[in-house]
Amino acid sequence: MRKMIRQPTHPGKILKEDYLVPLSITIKDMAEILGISRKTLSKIINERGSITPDMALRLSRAFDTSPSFWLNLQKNFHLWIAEQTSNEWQKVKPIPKHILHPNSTLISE
Amino acid sequence: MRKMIRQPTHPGKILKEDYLVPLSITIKDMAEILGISRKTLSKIINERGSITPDMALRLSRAFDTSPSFWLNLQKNFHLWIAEQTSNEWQKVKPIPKHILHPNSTLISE
DNA sequence: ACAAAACGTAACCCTCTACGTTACATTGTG
DNA sequence: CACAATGTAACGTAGAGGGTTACGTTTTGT
Repeated sequence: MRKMIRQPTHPGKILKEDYLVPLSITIKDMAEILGISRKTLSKIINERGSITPDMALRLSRAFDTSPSFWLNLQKNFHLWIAEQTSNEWQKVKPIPKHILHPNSTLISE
Repeated sequence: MRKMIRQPTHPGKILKEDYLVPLSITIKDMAEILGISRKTLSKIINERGSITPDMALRLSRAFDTSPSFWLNLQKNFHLWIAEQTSNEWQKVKPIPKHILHPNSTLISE
């Protein structure tokens, strides 16, 4: 698992560029297909909203993809944000490896 | 991507059974290591709380794992809950495949 | 060019989740 | 038995997600 250097692509951008645009589906129509408000979809498309599990299920049905495809995009995005936003997590002291892996290569006793 | 038949293992159970118990670390001590309240960790352990991106980063530092390991467990759990909880997403009509994949194997015209 | 449709956004409201603190009863253990 | 660790409930705060309404701008079709 490589560390992410730059901001991962937002799910909304994928949705827009790889699905809506190529298929010539408007945001309004897509919102109707998904059974959500135009507002909610607009937020996602413009990267001010996020993919919830429920939304991932809706997208997976509409586009014949897996729900995880969408949730992974969102997960990576959220993770990147958390890395940048807070510093508290960096204060967590790693548990010493010899405690995590007692008798790895050495023979004890 | 296989469909999940039964409830995925909750991240809290993994944390408890695969880390805390084997390492003999108490919830109280672990909460201190992570820099969070005992309350919050207790909720996670007892499957009444969830792994947020920030929490995943803390766990990844403590145990030398990837943040995604924890977030994936949570993602699968949330997804399963969403599948069971609501039915609305099932009402989304799949976009016809011939629209999704215009000229796949057939020649148009 | 002009009217209609599609968009982006802001303001509000409601609901739910994450976290912390405080408090209390229960369980485990030296 | 006394103390530490736990599980939980009750509160309060903050923030996210989703809906509705409303308004101004941009696109698009005729």
